Amino acid sequence: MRLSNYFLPVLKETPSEAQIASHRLMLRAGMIRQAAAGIYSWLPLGFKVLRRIENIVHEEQQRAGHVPLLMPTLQSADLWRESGRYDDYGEEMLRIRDRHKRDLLYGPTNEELITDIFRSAVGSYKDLPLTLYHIQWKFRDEIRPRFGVMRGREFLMKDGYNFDLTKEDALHAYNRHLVSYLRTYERMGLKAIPMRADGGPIGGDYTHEFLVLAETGESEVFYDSEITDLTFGDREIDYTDVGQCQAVLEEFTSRYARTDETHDEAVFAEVPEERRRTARGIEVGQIFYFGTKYSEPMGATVVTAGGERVPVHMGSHGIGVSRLVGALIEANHDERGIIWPEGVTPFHVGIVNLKQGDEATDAACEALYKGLQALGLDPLYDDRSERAGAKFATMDLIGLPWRITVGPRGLKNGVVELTSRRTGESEEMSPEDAILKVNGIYAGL
RNA sequence: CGGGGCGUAGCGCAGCCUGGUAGCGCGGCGGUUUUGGGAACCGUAGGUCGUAGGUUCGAAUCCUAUCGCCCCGACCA
Repeated sequence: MRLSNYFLPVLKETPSEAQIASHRLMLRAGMIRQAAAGIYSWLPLGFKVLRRIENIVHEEQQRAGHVPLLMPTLQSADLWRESGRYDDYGEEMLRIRDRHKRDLLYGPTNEELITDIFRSAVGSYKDLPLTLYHIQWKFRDEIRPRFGVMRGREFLMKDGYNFDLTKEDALHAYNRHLVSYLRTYERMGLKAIPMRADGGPIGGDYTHEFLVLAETGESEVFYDSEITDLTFGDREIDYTDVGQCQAVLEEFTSRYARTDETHDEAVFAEVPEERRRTARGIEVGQIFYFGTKYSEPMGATVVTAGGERVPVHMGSHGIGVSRLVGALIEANHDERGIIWPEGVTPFHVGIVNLKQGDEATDAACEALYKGLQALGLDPLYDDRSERAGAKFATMDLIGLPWRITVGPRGLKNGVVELTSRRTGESEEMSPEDAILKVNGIYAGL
C-alpha cells in the first residue's frame, strides 16, 4: 500500500478522553474512532490488525478440529426464556423490540442459539464429538465502558461450543481448547497465562481465564513466577490425543496462577516466597466446561449406542478478538508508539522515502516496494512529500516492526537501511538484501 | 447505579467567576524558502459556543431542563 492512497488519519495530539496507552495509541495511529460510548468504528489500520488476529484465531481453531459457522448478532428472546437466562442476565443484555412487538436481544453470547442449532440437527452419539465456533460481534451493555476497545460495549469475540457424549470426552475438549489457546496467543507474540477462574454467569466448575500481564490490566493476579518461563514453542501436538492434551494442561496449570476471584492466600503461601508474584492482567480468553447446564433444560440430547437418550456434555470457550488489539498494544509499545509483533502487524515493513521526488530514491523505493510484494509481503510505502522527521514519527507511531529507509546518501553507496522498531538497531545493506532479509523474518510466520 | 468532571473550528485548549465584536496552538488549503527524526515565514478557509427553554437592551458567559462524553467505585470477554 502506498501511504498517499491509504486512509491513515494520525493525530499529533492525544484526544483527551484516552487514559491508557492502548486507547491513546489506537486513536493517534488512526486505528479506531469512537462512535458512541464503548462503540467504535475500525479505521483501515485497526481493521487490518483485527483481521489478522481473527485469521490466526480461525487457523488455530481449525487446526484443533473445530468447525466454523456464523450465528447472527440479533437473537430471539424466546430461546433465552427457555434457558432461563432472559431474566437472569440482567441489565447488561441489550433488549430490542421489533415492529411486531416481538422481543429480541443483541447477543452477549451464544449458548442458547448454538444449543438450538445442535438439538435440531443432531440426534445420535455417532455425530459426536463436535465443536462449533464463530467469530461475531457481541453486545454487553456495560455500566461503564472504558479503555477504548478493552472494555467496549460492542466487541468482537470468538466463541466456541463443544458437544460430547460423556464428561470425559468434554474434558478432553476442554484440554484441547487450552492447548489451542496457548498456541493462538503465542502466535500473536503474546504471553497469556491460564489462571484458575470463576464461573460467572455462564457457570461451570472447570474454567480457566487467560491473562496477559500488563500494568493497566483490570484484574489483580497472583502467580508463581515459574509460569512465565513456560512456552509452547513449535512442539507438535496431536489434538485428538487425550494424553498429550492432558499433559500440556497439567504442565501449564500445575503452578499457582489465579485471579483475585479465586485467589487463596493459604495456598499461595506454599509457593516459595521468591517466586510469588502479584501483578495485574488483562483477560483475553476463557474456557469452561459446564456439563449439561444448557443441554438438559433445552433438550439437546443424543441417543447412545445402547438406545438411551442422554443430554450432551458441553463447554464454551471465548477469545476477545477486539480486546486483543488493545492488549497487544498494552504489552508492546514505547513512548513513540506501538511496536507490533510480526505475527499481527498490519504491514510487514514500512518503506520511508527520505527525498520524495528525487529520481534515484523514488526509483529505489519503487523497486523495493514491488520486490517485497513479489514475495507476497505487504509493505507500506510512505510516498508522501513529507520531511524525514514526519515520516519517521508516523512509522514509529503505527508501529511496523521493520522499516527500510531510502535516502540519497545511502544510495550513493548502494545501500538502504533496515531498522528494527523494537530495538532501534539499524543495518545498512543493498536493497536486494533488505528484501531477502525481511522475507526471511516472515518466512516462519 | 453512587461520586466527580467536561461539552467552544478536524485535534488540543483559553475565554465563563465579573454578560457587550468568539480567540490561541496544531492540523487543512495556496505560496516562498527548506529537506536524514513531527521545518520557517506569508496568506487563507473553517465555529447556530452540545440541545431546548428562561432572565436581560444584549447570553459562550447567569438560571432551568435535557442529551452526550470522560474519570473513580461496584460489575464484566
